[in-house]
Amino acid sequence: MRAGDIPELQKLKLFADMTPAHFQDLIRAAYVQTFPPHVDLISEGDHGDFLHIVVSGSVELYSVWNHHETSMATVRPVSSFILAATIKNGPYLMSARTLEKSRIVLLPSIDVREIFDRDSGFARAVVRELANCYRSAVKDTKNLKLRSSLERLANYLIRSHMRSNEALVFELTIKKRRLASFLDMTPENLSRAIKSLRSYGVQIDGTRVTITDMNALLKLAKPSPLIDDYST
Amino acid sequence: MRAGDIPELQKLKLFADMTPAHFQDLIRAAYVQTFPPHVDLISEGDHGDFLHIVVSGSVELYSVWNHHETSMATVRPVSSFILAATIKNGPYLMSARTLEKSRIVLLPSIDVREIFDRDSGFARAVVRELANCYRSAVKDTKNLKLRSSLERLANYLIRSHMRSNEALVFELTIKKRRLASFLDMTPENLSRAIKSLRSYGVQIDGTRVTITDMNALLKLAKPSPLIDDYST
DNA sequence: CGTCCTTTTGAACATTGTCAAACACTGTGG
DNA sequence: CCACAGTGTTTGACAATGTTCAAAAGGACG
Repeated sequence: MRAGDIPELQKLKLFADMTPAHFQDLIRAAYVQTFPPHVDLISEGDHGDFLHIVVSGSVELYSVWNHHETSMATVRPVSSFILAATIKNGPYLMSARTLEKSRIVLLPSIDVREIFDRDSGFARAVVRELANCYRSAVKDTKNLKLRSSLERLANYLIRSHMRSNEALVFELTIKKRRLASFLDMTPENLSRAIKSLRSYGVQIDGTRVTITDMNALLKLAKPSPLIDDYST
Repeated sequence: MRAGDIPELQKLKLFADMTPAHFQDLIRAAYVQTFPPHVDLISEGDHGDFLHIVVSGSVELYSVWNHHETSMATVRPVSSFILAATIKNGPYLMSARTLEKSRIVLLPSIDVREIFDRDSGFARAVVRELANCYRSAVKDTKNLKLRSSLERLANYLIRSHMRSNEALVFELTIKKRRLASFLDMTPENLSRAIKSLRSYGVQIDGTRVTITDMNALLKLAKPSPLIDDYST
Protein backbone atom coordinates (compact mmCIF):
# COMPACT_ATOMS: atom_id res chain seq x y z
CA MET A 1 0.00 0.00 0.00
CA ARG A 2 1.14 3.55 -0.68
CA ALA A 3 0.56 6.78 1.18
CA GLY A 4 -1.89 8.15 -1.37
CA ASP A 5 -3.99 5.01 -1.57
CA ILE A 6 -6.18 5.85 1.36
CA PRO A 7 -6.28 9.61 1.82
CA GLU A 8 -8.67 9.06 4.72
CA LEU A 9 -5.81 7.72 6.79
CA GLN A 10 -4.29 11.17 6.95
CA LYS A 11 -7.34 12.29 8.89
CA LEU A 12 -6.38 10.08 11.78
CA LYS A 13 -4.79 12.01 14.60
CA LEU A 14 -2.88 8.86 15.34
CA PHE A 15 -0.76 9.42 12.22
CA ALA A 16 -0.73 13.20 12.15
CA ASP A 17 2.52 13.80 14.03
CA MET A 18 4.78 11.17 12.51
CA THR A 19 7.44 11.71 9.90
CA PRO A 20 6.34 10.93 6.34
CA ALA A 21 9.10 8.35 6.03
CA HIS A 22 7.85 6.45 9.05
CA PHE A 23 4.31 6.70 7.78
CA GLN A 24 5.50 5.06 4.56
CA ASP A 25 7.19 2.31 6.53
CA LEU A 26 4.06 1.78 8.55
CA ILE A 27 1.68 1.33 5.68
CA ARG A 28 4.01 -0.49 3.32
CA ALA A 29 2.84 -3.90 4.48
CA ALA A 30 -0.70 -2.75 5.20
CA TYR A 31 -3.66 -3.70 3.09
CA VAL A 32 -7.21 -2.61 2.65
CA GLN A 33 -10.09 -4.98 2.45
CA THR A 34 -13.80 -4.52 1.88
CA PHE A 35 -16.03 -6.74 3.95
CA PRO A 36 -19.74 -7.48 3.53
CA PRO A 37 -22.12 -6.79 6.45
CA HIS A 38 -22.14 -9.07 9.50
CA VAL A 39 -18.68 -10.49 8.99
CA ASP A 40 -16.53 -11.36 11.98
CA LEU A 41 -13.24 -9.50 11.84
CA ILE A 42 -11.65 -10.56 15.09
CA SER A 43 -12.60 -12.77 17.97
CA GLU A 44 -11.78 -12.09 21.61
CA GLY A 45 -8.96 -14.24 22.86
CA ASP A 46 -7.26 -14.23 19.47
CA HIS A 47 -3.84 -12.77 19.20
CA GLY A 48 -3.63 -9.17 17.98
CA ASP A 49 -1.69 -9.41 14.74
CA PHE A 50 -3.21 -6.35 13.10
CA LEU A 51 -4.23 -2.88 14.06
CA HIS A 52 -7.58 -2.27 12.37
CA ILE A 53 -8.82 1.01 10.96
CA VAL A 54 -12.37 1.57 9.76
CA VAL A 55 -12.25 3.67 6.59
CA SER A 56 -15.92 3.34 5.68
CA GLY A 57 -18.95 1.50 7.00
CA SER A 58 -19.10 0.64 10.69
CA VAL A 59 -17.93 -2.03 13.07
CA GLU A 60 -19.38 -3.37 16.29
CA LEU A 61 -17.18 -4.31 19.20
CA TYR A 62 -18.81 -6.94 21.39
CA SER A 63 -17.98 -9.50 24.02
CA VAL A 64 -19.25 -12.90 25.01
CA TRP A 65 -19.15 -14.80 28.29
CA ASN A 66 -21.03 -17.90 29.28
CA HIS A 67 -23.35 -17.71 26.26
CA HIS A 68 -24.24 -14.08 26.94
CA GLU A 69 -23.25 -11.41 24.44
CA THR A 70 -23.01 -7.69 25.01
CA SER A 71 -22.37 -4.80 22.66
CA MET A 72 -19.40 -2.75 23.82
CA ALA A 73 -19.08 0.00 21.22
CA THR A 74 -19.62 1.02 17.62
CA VAL A 75 -16.58 2.12 15.62
CA ARG A 76 -17.22 4.61 12.86
CA PRO A 77 -14.87 6.06 10.23
CA VAL A 78 -12.15 7.08 10.50
CA SER A 79 -10.97 5.36 13.68
CA SER A 80 -8.67 2.60 14.72
CA PHE A 81 -9.66 -0.13 17.08
CA ILE A 82 -7.89 -2.58 19.41
CA LEU A 83 -4.82 -0.37 19.63
CA ALA A 84 -4.10 -1.57 23.17
CA ALA A 85 -3.91 -5.23 22.16
CA THR A 86 -1.61 -4.27 19.29
CA ILE A 87 0.77 -2.33 21.48
CA LYS A 88 0.73 -4.85 24.31
CA ASN A 89 1.07 -7.71 21.86
CA GLY A 90 -1.68 -9.41 23.84
CA PRO A 91 -4.98 -11.12 23.13
CA TYR A 92 -8.02 -9.17 22.02
CA LEU A 93 -10.50 -8.49 24.81
CA MET A 94 -13.35 -7.79 22.42
CA SER A 95 -14.64 -9.29 19.21
CA ALA A 96 -15.48 -7.22 16.16
CA ARG A 97 -17.89 -7.63 13.29
CA THR A 98 -18.97 -5.41 10.44
CA LEU A 99 -22.41 -3.90 10.79
CA GLU A 100 -22.59 -2.92 7.14
CA LYS A 101 -20.35 -3.15 4.10
CA SER A 102 -17.06 -1.72 5.37
CA ARG A 103 -13.56 -0.92 4.20
CA ILE A 104 -10.96 -1.85 6.77
CA VAL A 105 -7.25 -1.12 6.73
CA LEU A 106 -5.12 -3.77 8.39
CA LEU A 107 -1.73 -2.71 9.72
CA PRO A 108 0.58 -5.50 10.92
CA SER A 109 0.97 -5.08 14.68
CA ILE A 110 4.65 -5.80 14.47
CA ASP A 111 5.16 -2.76 12.22
CA VAL A 112 3.07 -0.59 14.51
CA ARG A 113 5.22 -1.58 17.48
CA GLU A 114 8.41 -1.06 15.52
CA ILE A 115 7.51 2.42 14.29
CA PHE A 116 6.21 3.20 17.76
CA ASP A 117 9.74 2.59 19.05
CA ARG A 118 11.37 4.73 16.36
CA ASP A 119 8.99 7.69 15.94
CA SER A 120 8.37 9.71 19.06
CA GLY A 121 5.62 11.77 17.40
CA PHE A 122 3.74 8.56 16.73
CA ALA A 123 4.46 7.33 20.24
CA ARG A 124 2.92 10.47 21.70
CA ALA A 125 -0.11 10.10 19.45
CA VAL A 126 -0.53 6.51 20.64
CA VAL A 127 -0.43 7.74 24.21
CA ARG A 128 -3.10 10.34 23.53
CA GLU A 129 -5.27 7.77 21.84
CA LEU A 130 -4.89 5.23 24.65
CA ALA A 131 -5.54 7.89 27.26
CA ASN A 132 -8.76 8.75 25.44
CA CYS A 133 -9.78 5.10 25.21
CA TYR A 134 -9.09 4.60 28.90
CA ARG A 135 -11.05 7.64 29.91
CA SER A 136 -13.96 6.55 27.73
CA ALA A 137 -13.91 3.17 29.39
CA VAL A 138 -13.93 4.73 32.85
CA LYS A 139 -16.90 6.84 31.79
CA ASP A 140 -18.66 3.69 30.59
CA THR A 141 -18.19 2.08 33.97
CA LYS A 142 -19.52 5.15 35.77
CA ASN A 143 -22.49 5.25 33.42
CA LEU A 144 -23.29 1.62 34.21
CA LYS A 145 -22.79 1.81 37.96
CA LEU A 146 -24.28 5.20 38.76
CA ARG A 147 -27.32 5.34 36.50
CA SER A 148 -30.50 3.37 36.01
CA SER A 149 -31.34 2.04 32.58
CA LEU A 150 -33.84 4.85 32.00
CA GLU A 151 -31.17 7.41 32.84
CA ARG A 152 -28.67 5.71 30.54
CA LEU A 153 -31.19 5.82 27.70
CA ALA A 154 -31.96 9.48 28.37
CA ASN A 155 -28.27 10.37 28.30
CA TYR A 156 -27.72 8.32 25.17
CA LEU A 157 -30.42 10.33 23.43
CA ILE A 158 -28.88 13.60 24.58
CA ARG A 159 -25.51 12.52 23.24
CA SER A 160 -27.12 11.55 19.92
CA HIS A 161 -28.85 14.91 19.85
CA MET A 162 -25.52 16.71 20.36
CA ARG A 163 -23.85 14.70 17.63
CA SER A 164 -26.60 15.56 15.17
CA ASN A 165 -25.86 19.27 15.59
CA GLU A 166 -28.36 19.63 18.39
CA ALA A 167 -31.28 18.81 16.13
CA LEU A 168 -34.50 18.14 18.04
CA VAL A 169 -35.46 15.52 15.48
CA PHE A 170 -32.91 12.92 14.49
CA GLU A 171 -32.49 9.28 13.57
CA LEU A 172 -31.17 6.47 15.73
CA THR A 173 -28.07 5.19 14.01
CA ILE A 174 -28.22 1.70 15.46
CA LYS A 175 -30.90 -0.95 15.67
CA LYS A 176 -32.84 -0.97 18.90
CA ARG A 177 -31.74 -4.48 19.64
CA ARG A 178 -28.10 -3.42 19.67
CA LEU A 179 -28.87 -0.19 21.51
CA ALA A 180 -30.49 -2.26 24.23
CA SER A 181 -27.40 -4.43 24.55
CA PHE A 182 -25.13 -1.40 24.49
CA LEU A 183 -27.15 0.17 27.32
CA ASP A 184 -27.18 -3.13 29.21
CA MET A 185 -30.89 -3.75 28.86
CA THR A 186 -33.04 -6.39 27.20
CA PRO A 187 -34.92 -5.32 24.04
CA GLU A 188 -38.17 -5.58 26.01
CA ASN A 189 -36.86 -3.35 28.73
CA LEU A 190 -35.67 -0.78 26.17
CA SER A 191 -39.05 -0.81 24.48
CA ARG A 192 -40.72 0.01 27.80
CA ALA A 193 -38.12 2.61 28.69
CA ILE A 194 -38.85 4.35 25.40
CA LYS A 195 -42.50 4.50 26.36
CA SER A 196 -41.61 5.88 29.78
CA LEU A 197 -39.67 8.70 28.17
CA ARG A 198 -42.87 10.05 26.66
CA SER A 199 -43.58 11.72 29.98
CA TYR A 200 -40.22 13.44 29.66
CA GLY A 201 -40.94 14.92 26.26
CA VAL A 202 -39.38 12.30 24.00
CA GLN A 203 -41.18 10.58 21.15
CA ILE A 204 -39.55 7.69 19.36
CA ASP A 205 -41.26 6.34 16.28
CA GLY A 206 -39.26 3.64 14.56
CA THR A 207 -35.79 5.16 14.28
CA ARG A 208 -36.99 8.77 14.39
CA VAL A 209 -36.45 10.55 17.68
CA THR A 210 -38.29 13.77 18.50
CA ILE A 211 -37.43 15.76 21.58
CA THR A 212 -40.33 18.03 22.52
CA ASP A 213 -39.27 19.05 26.01
CA MET A 214 -35.53 19.25 26.35
CA ASN A 215 -35.72 20.67 29.86
CA ALA A 216 -37.66 17.71 31.15
CA LEU A 217 -35.22 15.34 29.47
CA LEU A 218 -32.20 17.16 30.88
CA LYS A 219 -33.73 17.13 34.34
CA LEU A 220 -34.02 13.37 34.14
CA ALA A 221 -30.70 12.68 32.43
CA LYS A 222 -28.46 15.09 34.34
CA PRO A 223 -25.66 14.73 31.78
CA SER A 224 -22.13 15.33 32.97
CA PRO A 225 -18.86 15.90 31.10
CA LEU A 226 -17.32 13.49 33.60
CA ILE A 227 -19.48 10.64 32.33
CA ASP A 228 -20.74 11.53 28.87
CA ASP A 229 -18.67 11.88 25.75
CA TYR A 230 -20.00 14.55 23.47
CA SER A 231 -17.07 14.29 21.04
CA THR A 232 -17.08 11.37 18.61
CA MET B 1 13.28 15.26 46.55
CA ARG B 2 16.25 13.09 45.59
CA ALA B 3 16.47 9.73 43.84
CA GLY B 4 17.39 7.83 46.99
CA ASP B 5 14.65 9.33 49.12
CA ILE B 6 11.99 6.88 48.10
CA PRO B 7 13.65 3.65 47.01
CA GLU B 8 10.17 2.23 46.47
CA LEU B 9 9.80 4.41 43.39
CA GLN B 10 12.42 2.34 41.62
CA LYS B 11 10.05 -0.59 41.82
CA LEU B 12 7.62 1.13 39.51
CA LYS B 13 7.80 -0.21 35.98
CA LEU B 14 6.78 3.25 34.91
CA PHE B 15 10.23 4.59 35.81
CA ALA B 16 12.28 1.51 35.05
CA ASP B 17 13.31 2.35 31.50
CA MET B 18 14.13 6.03 31.76
CA THR B 19 17.60 7.52 31.94
CA PRO B 20 18.78 8.32 35.48
CA ALA B 21 19.18 11.99 34.55
CA HIS B 22 15.58 12.24 33.44
CA PHE B 23 14.46 10.43 36.56
CA GLN B 24 16.30 13.05 38.60
CA ASP B 25 14.58 15.82 36.65
CA LEU B 26 11.23 14.18 37.17
CA ILE B 27 11.41 13.84 40.92
CA ARG B 28 13.26 17.06 41.65
CA ALA B 29 10.07 19.04 42.19
CA ALA B 30 8.18 16.07 43.63
CA TYR B 31 7.32 15.71 47.26
CA VAL B 32 6.13 13.01 49.57
CA GLN B 33 3.35 13.47 52.01
CA THR B 34 1.84 11.24 54.65
CA PHE B 35 -1.93 11.46 54.96
CA PRO B 36 -4.19 10.18 57.74
CA PRO B 37 -7.01 7.76 56.88
CA HIS B 38 -10.13 8.98 55.10
CA VAL B 39 -8.59 12.09 53.61
CA ASP B 40 -9.67 13.30 50.21
CA LEU B 41 -6.73 13.54 47.86
CA ILE B 42 -8.40 14.59 44.65
CA SER B 43 -11.92 15.29 43.54
CA GLU B 44 -13.37 14.41 40.15
CA GLY B 45 -13.65 17.42 37.90
CA ASP B 46 -10.57 19.02 39.40
CA HIS B 47 -7.66 19.67 37.14
CA GLY B 48 -4.87 17.12 37.20
CA ASP B 49 -1.86 19.01 38.48
CA PHE B 50 -0.08 16.02 40.01
CA LEU B 51 0.58 12.43 39.18
CA HIS B 52 0.03 10.51 42.41
CA ILE B 53 1.93 7.45 43.55
CA VAL B 54 0.95 5.35 46.54
CA VAL B 55 4.10 4.37 48.42
CA SER B 56 2.41 2.87 51.46
CA GLY B 57 -1.14 2.51 52.76
CA SER B 58 -3.99 2.37 50.25
CA VAL B 59 -6.22 4.68 48.29
CA GLU B 60 -9.77 4.31 47.06
CA LEU B 61 -10.83 5.66 43.68
CA TYR B 62 -14.52 6.48 43.61
CA SER B 63 -17.05 8.48 41.65
CA VAL B 64 -20.20 10.40 42.41
CA TRP B 65 -23.20 11.32 40.29
CA ASN B 66 -26.53 12.64 41.37
CA HIS B 67 -25.89 11.90 45.04
CA HIS B 68 -24.88 8.32 44.32
CA GLU B 69 -21.35 7.18 45.02
CA THR B 70 -19.59 4.12 43.66
CA SER B 71 -16.23 2.59 44.42
CA MET B 72 -14.15 2.23 41.27
CA ALA B 73 -10.88 0.69 42.44
CA THR B 74 -8.41 0.31 45.28
CA VAL B 75 -4.84 1.44 44.65
CA ARG B 76 -2.16 -0.38 46.61
CA PRO B 77 1.60 0.25 46.80
CA VAL B 78 3.52 0.80 44.70
CA SER B 79 1.32 2.17 41.93
CA SER B 80 0.52 5.44 40.28
CA PHE B 81 -2.99 6.65 39.70
CA ILE B 82 -4.72 9.12 37.39
CA LEU B 83 -1.94 8.90 34.84
CA ALA B 84 -4.35 9.54 31.97
CA ALA B 85 -5.55 12.86 33.38
CA THR B 86 -1.93 13.89 33.90
CA ILE B 87 -0.91 13.10 30.36
CA LYS B 88 -4.03 14.56 28.80
CA ASN B 89 -3.85 17.60 31.03
CA GLY B 90 -7.55 17.11 31.61
CA PRO B 91 -9.92 16.92 34.56
CA TYR B 92 -9.90 13.91 36.88
CA LEU B 93 -12.71 11.45 36.16
CA MET B 94 -12.49 9.88 39.60
CA SER B 95 -12.03 11.10 43.14
CA ALA B 96 -9.49 9.59 45.51
CA ARG B 97 -9.31 9.25 49.26
CA THR B 98 -6.96 7.45 51.61
CA LEU B 99 -8.36 4.30 53.19
CA GLU B 100 -5.67 4.17 55.85
CA LYS B 101 -2.61 6.19 56.77
CA SER B 102 -0.76 6.49 53.49
CA ARG B 103 2.39 7.93 52.00
CA ILE B 104 1.80 9.53 48.65
CA VAL B 105 4.35 10.92 46.20
CA LEU B 106 3.14 13.88 44.19
CA LEU B 107 4.78 14.53 40.85
CA PRO B 108 3.90 17.79 39.10
CA SER B 109 1.99 16.88 35.94
CA ILE B 110 3.86 19.48 33.96
CA ASP B 111 7.15 17.72 34.68
CA VAL B 112 5.68 14.35 33.81
CA ARG B 113 4.55 15.69 30.46
CA GLU B 114 7.87 17.36 29.81
CA ILE B 115 9.96 14.27 30.57
CA PHE B 116 7.44 12.24 28.61
CA ASP B 117 8.36 14.33 25.57
CA ARG B 118 12.11 14.00 26.12
CA ASP B 119 12.56 10.42 27.30
CA SER B 120 11.34 7.76 24.90
CA GLY B 121 11.89 4.97 27.44
CA PHE B 122 9.53 6.74 29.78
CA ALA B 123 7.07 7.39 26.96
CA ARG B 124 6.99 3.69 26.16
CA ALA B 125 6.44 2.87 29.81
CA VAL B 126 3.56 5.34 29.93
CA VAL B 127 2.03 3.61 26.93
CA ARG B 128 2.34 0.21 28.55
CA GLU B 129 0.76 1.52 31.72
CA LEU B 130 -2.12 3.22 29.91
CA ALA B 131 -2.72 0.14 27.79
CA ASN B 132 -2.97 -1.89 31.00
CA CYS B 133 -5.35 0.61 32.55
CA TYR B 134 -7.52 0.60 29.46
CA ARG B 135 -7.65 -3.15 29.29
CA SER B 136 -8.55 -3.33 32.97
CA ALA B 137 -11.36 -0.87 32.40
CA VAL B 138 -12.69 -2.91 29.49
CA LYS B 139 -12.62 -5.98 31.69
CA ASP B 140 -14.54 -4.08 34.36
CA THR B 141 -17.24 -3.22 31.85
CA LYS B 142 -17.49 -6.83 30.69
CA ASN B 143 -17.67 -7.99 34.29
CA LEU B 144 -20.55 -5.59 34.95
CA LYS B 145 -22.50 -6.29 31.78
CA LEU B 146 -22.06 -10.01 31.39
CA ARG B 147 -22.30 -11.26 34.96
CA SER B 148 -24.89 -11.24 37.73
CA SER B 149 -23.94 -9.86 41.11
CA LEU B 150 -23.52 -13.37 42.54
CA GLU B 151 -21.17 -14.24 39.70
CA ARG B 152 -19.19 -11.05 40.24
CA LEU B 153 -18.80 -11.86 43.91
CA ALA B 154 -17.73 -15.43 43.12
CA ASN B 155 -15.10 -14.19 40.70
CA TYR B 156 -13.92 -11.55 43.13
CA LEU B 157 -13.33 -14.28 45.70
CA ILE B 158 -11.43 -16.40 43.20
CA ARG B 159 -9.20 -13.43 42.35
CA SER B 160 -8.59 -12.81 46.05
CA HIS B 161 -7.78 -16.46 46.48
CA MET B 162 -5.22 -16.29 43.65
CA ARG B 163 -3.62 -13.19 45.12
CA SER B 164 -3.22 -14.85 48.49
CA ASN B 165 -1.10 -17.59 46.92
CA GLU B 166 -4.10 -19.78 46.28
CA ALA B 167 -4.80 -20.20 49.99
CA LEU B 168 -8.21 -21.73 50.68
CA VAL B 169 -8.56 -19.56 53.77
CA PHE B 170 -7.85 -15.86 53.47
CA GLU B 171 -8.96 -12.45 54.67
CA LEU B 172 -11.02 -9.90 52.80
CA THR B 173 -8.83 -6.84 52.40
CA ILE B 174 -11.66 -4.34 52.15
CA LYS B 175 -14.72 -3.62 54.22
CA LYS B 176 -17.87 -5.33 52.99
CA ARG B 177 -19.56 -1.99 52.47
CA ARG B 178 -16.91 -0.97 49.95
CA LEU B 179 -16.80 -4.40 48.39
CA ALA B 180 -20.52 -4.13 47.78
CA SER B 181 -20.08 -0.77 46.07
CA PHE B 182 -17.13 -2.06 44.05
CA LEU B 183 -19.22 -5.02 42.86
CA ASP B 184 -22.18 -2.72 42.14
CA MET B 185 -24.44 -4.09 44.85
CA THR B 186 -26.01 -2.73 47.99
CA PRO B 187 -24.56 -3.93 51.32
CA GLU B 188 -27.79 -5.84 51.94
CA ASN B 189 -27.57 -7.56 48.60
CA LEU B 190 -23.93 -8.50 49.24
CA SER B 191 -24.86 -9.90 52.62
CA ARG B 192 -27.44 -12.14 50.99
CA ALA B 193 -25.13 -13.10 48.16
CA ILE B 194 -22.57 -14.24 50.72
CA LYS B 195 -25.19 -16.49 52.26
CA SER B 196 -26.10 -17.86 48.83
CA LEU B 197 -22.47 -18.82 48.26
CA ARG B 198 -22.66 -21.30 51.11
CA SER B 199 -24.26 -23.75 48.71
CA TYR B 200 -21.21 -23.32 46.47
CA GLY B 201 -18.74 -24.22 49.20
CA VAL B 202 -17.83 -20.76 50.45
CA GLN B 203 -17.99 -19.71 54.10
CA ILE B 204 -17.46 -16.09 55.02
CA ASP B 205 -17.25 -15.24 58.70
CA GLY B 206 -16.46 -11.60 59.33
CA THR B 207 -13.49 -10.96 57.04
CA ARG B 208 -12.33 -14.59 56.95
CA VAL B 209 -13.13 -16.46 53.75
CA THR B 210 -12.99 -20.25 53.63
CA ILE B 211 -13.37 -22.08 50.35
CA THR B 212 -14.42 -25.65 50.96
CA ASP B 213 -15.44 -26.66 47.45
CA MET B 214 -13.38 -24.93 44.83
CA ASN B 215 -14.90 -26.94 42.01
CA ALA B 216 -18.39 -25.80 42.86
CA LEU B 217 -17.20 -22.21 43.10
CA LEU B 218 -15.37 -22.40 39.77
CA LYS B 219 -18.42 -23.92 38.14
CA LEU B 220 -20.46 -20.93 39.25
CA ALA B 221 -17.84 -18.24 38.60
CA LYS B 222 -16.47 -19.44 35.27
CA PRO B 223 -13.46 -17.11 35.53
CA SER B 224 -11.85 -15.99 32.30
CA PRO B 225 -8.52 -14.33 31.54
CA LEU B 226 -10.46 -12.06 29.19
CA ILE B 227 -12.41 -10.59 32.12
CA ASP B 228 -10.51 -11.26 35.31
CA ASP B 229 -7.16 -9.79 36.29
CA TYR B 230 -5.09 -12.23 38.28
CA SER B 231 -2.05 -9.99 38.34
CA THR B 232 -2.14 -7.09 40.80
C1' DC C 1 -47.77 -12.32 -0.94
C1' DG C 2 -45.16 -14.79 2.22
C1' DT C 3 -41.07 -15.18 5.05
C1' DC C 4 -37.91 -13.61 8.24
C1' DC C 5 -36.56 -10.56 11.58
C1' DT C 6 -37.33 -6.90 14.81
C1' DT C 7 -40.13 -4.64 17.94
C1' DT C 8 -43.90 -4.37 21.07
C1' DT C 9 -47.05 -6.06 24.57
C1' DG C 10 -48.68 -8.81 28.41
C1' DA C 11 -48.11 -11.63 32.40
C1' DA C 12 -45.39 -14.16 35.53
C1' DC C 13 -41.15 -14.32 37.63
C1' DA C 14 -36.46 -13.18 39.43
C1' DT C 15 -33.33 -10.01 41.03
C1' DT C 16 -32.05 -6.12 43.28
C1' DG C 17 -33.01 -1.97 46.04
C1' DT C 18 -35.20 0.42 50.09
C1' DC C 19 -36.43 1.04 54.67
C1' DA C 20 -36.54 -0.15 59.45
C1' DA C 21 -34.85 -2.64 63.05
C1' DA C 22 -31.84 -5.82 65.31
C1' DC C 23 -27.31 -7.30 65.97
C1' DA C 24 -22.16 -7.29 66.15
C1' DC C 25 -17.90 -5.10 66.48
C1' DT C 26 -14.62 -1.35 67.81
C1' DG C 27 -12.76 1.89 70.38
C1' DT C 28 -13.48 5.54 74.08
C1' DG C 29 -13.95 7.43 78.46
C1' DG C 30 -15.38 6.70 82.99
C1' DC D 1 -12.83 -3.48 83.09
C1' DC D 2 -17.23 -2.10 81.72
C1' DA D 3 -20.80 0.78 79.72
C1' DC D 4 -21.74 3.07 75.79
C1' DA D 5 -21.69 5.43 71.41
C1' DG D 6 -20.74 4.97 66.80
C1' DT D 7 -20.20 2.32 62.89
C1' DG D 8 -20.81 -1.57 60.02
C1' DT D 9 -23.43 -5.78 59.08
C1' DT D 10 -27.40 -8.71 58.94
C1' DT D 11 -32.31 -9.72 58.68
C1' DG D 12 -37.10 -9.19 57.36
C1' DA D 13 -40.87 -7.18 54.80
C1' DC D 14 -41.85 -4.78 50.91
C1' DA D 15 -41.22 -1.96 46.53
C1' DA D 16 -39.00 -1.14 42.34
C1' DT D 17 -36.57 -2.67 38.54
C1' DG D 18 -35.36 -5.82 35.20
C1' DT D 19 -35.88 -10.58 32.90
C1' DT D 20 -38.15 -14.36 30.71
C1' DC D 21 -41.39 -16.43 27.90
C1' DA D 22 -45.07 -16.39 24.69
C1' DA D 23 -47.51 -14.17 21.37
C1' DA D 24 -48.94 -10.42 18.46
C1' DA D 25 -47.83 -6.58 15.52
C1' DG D 26 -44.96 -4.20 12.38
C1' DG D 27 -41.24 -3.79 8.57
C1' DA D 28 -37.98 -5.23 5.07
C1' DC D 29 -37.26 -7.81 1.11
C1' DG D 30 -37.28 -11.39 -2.20
